[in-house]
Amino acid sequence: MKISTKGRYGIRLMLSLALNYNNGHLPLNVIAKEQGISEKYLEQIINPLTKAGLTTSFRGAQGGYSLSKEPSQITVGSILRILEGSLSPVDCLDNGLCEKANSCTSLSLWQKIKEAVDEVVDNTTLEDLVEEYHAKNGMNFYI
Amino acid sequence: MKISTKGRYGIRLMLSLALNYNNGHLPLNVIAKEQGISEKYLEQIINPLTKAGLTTSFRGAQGGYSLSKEPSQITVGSILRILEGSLSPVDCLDNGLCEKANSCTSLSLWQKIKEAVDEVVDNTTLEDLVEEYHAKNGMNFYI
DNA sequence: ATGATTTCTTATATATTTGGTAGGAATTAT
DNA sequence: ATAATTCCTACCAAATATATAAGAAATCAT
Repeated sequence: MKISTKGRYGIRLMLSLALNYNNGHLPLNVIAKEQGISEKYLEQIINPLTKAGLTTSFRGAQGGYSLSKEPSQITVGSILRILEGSLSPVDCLDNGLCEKANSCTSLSLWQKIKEAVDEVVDNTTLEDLVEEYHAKNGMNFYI
Repeated sequence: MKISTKGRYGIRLMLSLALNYNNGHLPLNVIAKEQGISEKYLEQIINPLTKAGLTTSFRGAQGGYSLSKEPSQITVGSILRILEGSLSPVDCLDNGLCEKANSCTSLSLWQKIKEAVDEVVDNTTLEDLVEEYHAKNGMNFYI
């Protein structure tokens, strides 16, 4: 039941872009240095986010990445599902229920866990994290 | 964010013991056969549950296992935490917060996820699963 | 044009975790 | 005694997690 580094780094990465939302785009090496994560690893993480349309990339010199929507329009859930796969605790909730579903006793338990997690991640946006960031770190510039 | 087979099999195993709660103890080979799980693997799963005091073992011929408390007194959370380790999505919530905790923006997100999961698993008991079992499978004997 | 910068693509490497299997010792009922 | 059962320890293969790396493609600044 752990979130992997991809999910965790991905959230931090997206928070960086959210904090920078009004300043154009940001290259990965800046974020990598600031967060102490390998730039190459960050590339792998942001790639699927770009493909999914959450971020926009600008290639070449002076390129970088930016959010493709307002922070308030990007939920933590959409980020985590791209990076972690489904957040449900068992596969059967995703792959369509198995043939024993109507007699399966634990099914509703897994379903409740899934709903509880979904409720949190689908109702937390990057804007919420930005507010949290400022509450904890003051209004200072990010970078 | 997946529950492993140990957690899933463990829940099913404990449900079997709960369904059998008024009939004394049950040997693993019976449960293994019924659920199509290797008896040797079930041994590894029930062992920590016994050490944690959730189940009682009876060695030797005609031995077996039984719940050591009423099904209503055993939560799904207590079972899963023994078999899966902590259910929190990140390690820092268990190992004591790290030195960056007071500036960490994602911390409260992880905490909310943890609380949401805890809320479900700590308020679901084996008795609830027994009721669910009977609702789905009728009042027929279990074994 | 050229060089510097940056993303994009693909391949590779290592460590850890998962999901078991297996052998035999210890214990107990019959 | 014997059979049944838990208990303990070791082992193993496959998958997953966590990266590192090389170089191609694109773009900007000069």
